[in-house]
Amino acid sequence: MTSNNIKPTEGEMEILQVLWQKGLATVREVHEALNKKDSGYTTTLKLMQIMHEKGMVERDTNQKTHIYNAIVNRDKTEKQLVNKMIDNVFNGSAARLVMQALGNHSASADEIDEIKKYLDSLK
Amino acid sequence: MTSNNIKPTEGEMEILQVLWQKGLATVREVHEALNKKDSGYTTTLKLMQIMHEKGMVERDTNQKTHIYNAIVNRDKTEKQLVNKMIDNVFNGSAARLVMQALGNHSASADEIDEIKKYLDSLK
DNA sequence: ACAGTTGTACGAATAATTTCGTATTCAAAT
DNA sequence: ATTTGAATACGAAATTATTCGTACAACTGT
Repeated sequence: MTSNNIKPTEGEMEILQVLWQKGLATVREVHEALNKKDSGYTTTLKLMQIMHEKGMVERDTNQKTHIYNAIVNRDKTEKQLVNKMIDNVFNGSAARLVMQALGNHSASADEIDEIKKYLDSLK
Repeated sequence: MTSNNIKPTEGEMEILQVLWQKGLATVREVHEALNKKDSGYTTTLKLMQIMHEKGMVERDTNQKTHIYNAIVNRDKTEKQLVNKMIDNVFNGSAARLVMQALGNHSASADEIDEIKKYLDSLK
């Protein structure tokens, strides 16, 4: 186990997602991307400040309007969350998670092919 | 969207998992299955009582020692959680989730074969 | 019968997360 | 220069989740 154990809260995940997608973003941009009608701007701001304290994001404060950037690695975080779900929800079976994911969202034929190709590459 | 929106907390999920696996169980059985060294018996009890209030579990109180049973549907709950993760973390792509799940050590060769079989059955 | 053990009930403490209110700063436009 | 608007900082309230302490009821074995 590598020493680094990140556990973004749900709100933090939402923000990270926007940051991962946009690359760089201001608080307002993030807030608007989330367009939550149930919480105000300063809530998003505060969350992002906390994330900064925790070292999940960095920010450029040269301008008045700070510009944020995710530090935590997307792939690593995704893996962590998926593994946790496999443990927590699927009794350790990755296969069960996969089937649940596919049975559901009716993946397209293309997606299925892509996945098969990927499976072959794993062997 | 069906009216029913269940959102088990993390602790609740752990308990549900035991119940789904065992079918019926007492608080003590659940508590021991979880073997948490960091929290006591009454914590598990309380959680299960709350779950009962919320209608996630039912219980037979004819004996002194109550016997619990999950009411919430396993498959449905799993689907919900997976869908949420696909939306929340993988920008709507089930394939990305699947690959992230498999890219890990977690999947054995047997599991991979099983999944391939499953994929074929989807076509 | 009664001491010891095991169980439930449940209020309340603690912890974690989210939300907001308000002060203050900075910049732009009148 | 002064007002106005948009931004940050940050304490503190509100909400949610977890944990525990303790009272009391019921069963067990002697």
